[in-house]
Amino acid sequence: MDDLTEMLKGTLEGCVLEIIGSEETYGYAITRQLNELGFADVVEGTVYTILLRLERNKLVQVTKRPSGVGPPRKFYALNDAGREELAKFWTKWQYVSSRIDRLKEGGR
Amino acid sequence: MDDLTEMLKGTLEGCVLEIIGSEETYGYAITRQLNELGFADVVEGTVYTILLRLERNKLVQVTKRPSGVGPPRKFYALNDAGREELAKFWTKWQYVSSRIDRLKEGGR
DNA sequence: CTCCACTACTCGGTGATACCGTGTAGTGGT
DNA sequence: ACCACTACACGGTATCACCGAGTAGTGGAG
Repeated sequence: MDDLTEMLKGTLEGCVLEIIGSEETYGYAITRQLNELGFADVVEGTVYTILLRLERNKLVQVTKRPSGVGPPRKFYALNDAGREELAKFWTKWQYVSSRIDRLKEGGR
Repeated sequence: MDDLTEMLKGTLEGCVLEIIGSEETYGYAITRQLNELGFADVVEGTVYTILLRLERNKLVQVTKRPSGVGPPRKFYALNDAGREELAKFWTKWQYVSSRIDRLKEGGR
């Protein structure tokens, strides 16, 4: 699959929110999960910029913990504002994707 | 529905391609179609920038015709490269949207 | 006849986002 | 001693949708 970056704009952050929401986790692991999910070209730098943004926007709670196999990890969990943002994301996604699918099916 | 602009990045251009592909049409009418389709906040300036980009990237054939009710219209039709680009867009859309839906359903 | 509404396109500048490359650091294997 | 893997940070870039203001053409209300 060729370049998906433009299409992921505005959705990748929501995907990261969803991953964090289902389990407290950290940047390196989130990158691996996204890769396995099919977003093969998403790279660490991208995920970290999203995580720093989430932190700056106070949507997550951060806990630093030692790792044992490398440098300490920054674990992220959603707070109330984060859960609200995640819900809004899925609402928007539902809205947009249904309308694009309708356009695709020639429903006009 | 609140602001969808970030989520439309990378997809709005594809939507415009689809609309042009199904019928030779012009910017002002495309804007109206998008609005009726549910993308209520998409505004003329945005559509015109997309159309100029499509023209610059040689994905469309342009024909100017008088209108009778206003200034002349620039009608757009897909050429071969445009049809190819449209097909690629739908392939990407299928790929990305299916994976995001899977993430949403907790399929991980 | 003048003003306004609607139609129709252009263009320079802005903000948000994902990406790229590089750097820093900790652990463990060869 | 070197390399691989893990783990995070950060400055700069490209792309995209949006904003705002401007330019024009037609027709209707006052």
